[in-house]
Amino acid sequence: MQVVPYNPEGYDLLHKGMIAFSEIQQTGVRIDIDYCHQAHDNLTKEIQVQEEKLYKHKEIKEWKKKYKSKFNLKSSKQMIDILFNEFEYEPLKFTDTVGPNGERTPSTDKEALEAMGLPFTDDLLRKRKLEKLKDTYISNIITETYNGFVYPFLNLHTARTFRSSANSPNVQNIPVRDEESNEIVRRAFIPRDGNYLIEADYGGVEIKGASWNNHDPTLLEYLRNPKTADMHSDFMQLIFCLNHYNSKCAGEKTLRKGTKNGFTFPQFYGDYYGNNAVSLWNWANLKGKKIKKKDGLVLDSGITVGENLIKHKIRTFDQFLNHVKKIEDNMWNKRFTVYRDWKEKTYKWYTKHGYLTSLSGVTFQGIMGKNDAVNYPIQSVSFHCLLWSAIRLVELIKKYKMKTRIVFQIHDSVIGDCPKNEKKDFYELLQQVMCHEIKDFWDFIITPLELEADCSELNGNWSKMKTEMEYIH
DNA sequence: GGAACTCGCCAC
DNA sequence: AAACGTGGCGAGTTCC
Repeated sequence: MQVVPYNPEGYDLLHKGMIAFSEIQQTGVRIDIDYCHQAHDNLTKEIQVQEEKLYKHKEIKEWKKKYKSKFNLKSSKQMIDILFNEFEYEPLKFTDTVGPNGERTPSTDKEALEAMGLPFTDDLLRKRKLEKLKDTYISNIITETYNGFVYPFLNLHTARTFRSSANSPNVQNIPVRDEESNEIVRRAFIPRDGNYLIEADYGGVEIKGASWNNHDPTLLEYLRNPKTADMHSDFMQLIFCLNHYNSKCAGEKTLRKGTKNGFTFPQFYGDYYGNNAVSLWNWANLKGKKIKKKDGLVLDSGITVGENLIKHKIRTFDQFLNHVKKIEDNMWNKRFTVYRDWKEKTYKWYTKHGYLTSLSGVTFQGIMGKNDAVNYPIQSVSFHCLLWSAIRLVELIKKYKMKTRIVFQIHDSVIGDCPKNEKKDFYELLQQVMCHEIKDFWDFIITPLELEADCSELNGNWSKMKTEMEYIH
């Protein structure tokens, strides 16, 4: 029998967390149910139109002929047969499943179909998107709505990391990045009469959680000096061979974001240069065998990314791959060596003892790979900042007899339903709890914490949020 | 007709 | 040598 340490702090946090989440669930989130029915109808009609459009393509005609009554647009199995056997298109991507003799199944996901770029695949992707919005989101929200409210479960006993999960409905995966999807689904979530919806986020808390674990001096330097140091623009300059960063140049700002999402964060999650190079190469529009001068965004200097890379003797994908490999090497073996050593040390400790603990006092058991072992403690403590804050907010809202209610949370943010006349008080409470009290409670928090509050219009909805408050302490 | 699986896709 | 962490959920497929 494996004996792991019992830590009352971790127990207490999860225990109080479950009670707070239970109260939050019983509070419920208001839903604009009339809007939902209307959106449902609109989507149904649009899907119908899209389907008719789809049936005009030769691929579908062939598909119907072959499968007759078994024809099913949603069967990836049938689609693979039609596209890659009947029409002999080249499979560009494969799923992870490998057969007993090493056979691989062609992928028909968004990325694969986008790469094919046929009129048929484009129309199909549009239909898939609309169906996702209708079936996964709007329909489910309608099913879960009772007297104008949903009561999502917020669970603390399902994730291996002691993060939370949500269901019925899952309020933690509502579209945000894609503008059209955001507007269609988030529009359904509304405040109570006379209220605002306010979403308060911890900024960059996961990378901060990493620094509290590994105490890497380079990383701490970045996080303690957000005004003067910027990790993402530094890596952007390395990747795209620049020696400056101008945040006012649209192209360079986009490159910074692309580097953050395509290199730096994946690296922190345990990814490697091979994947990074492919995603950056495609993302930056450098497709083709050789980079051309006109490729890519326009830089502050007036030339393109493509021209600049050529100047630095990067013309082919292989050269770019090697370049990204060098930056990875530089990242871990020059810049973040203490972080690198912490990863090794943590995994070794796990292989010896069979478990790990987080700064917040929970214990991870079970089979873990190296990436798991170094990610769990980071993910965990980052979410636990939000958890601690949510517990405290619920407690203080009660104590101060406020009318504001916490209605759900999404890993690093809490969503409040706040009366007009309590907005100022609520912002102050958020600052007090999320940036001050928590630092007094947990002395392992050795970087500033950043808080951003986005607010809806009065009697507005979740799709139109404006940043109203930013606070660092 | 349900369980267990795969695939696809949304969030952090 | 190998190579991205955590979830929920809809739909299809296969098996029992």
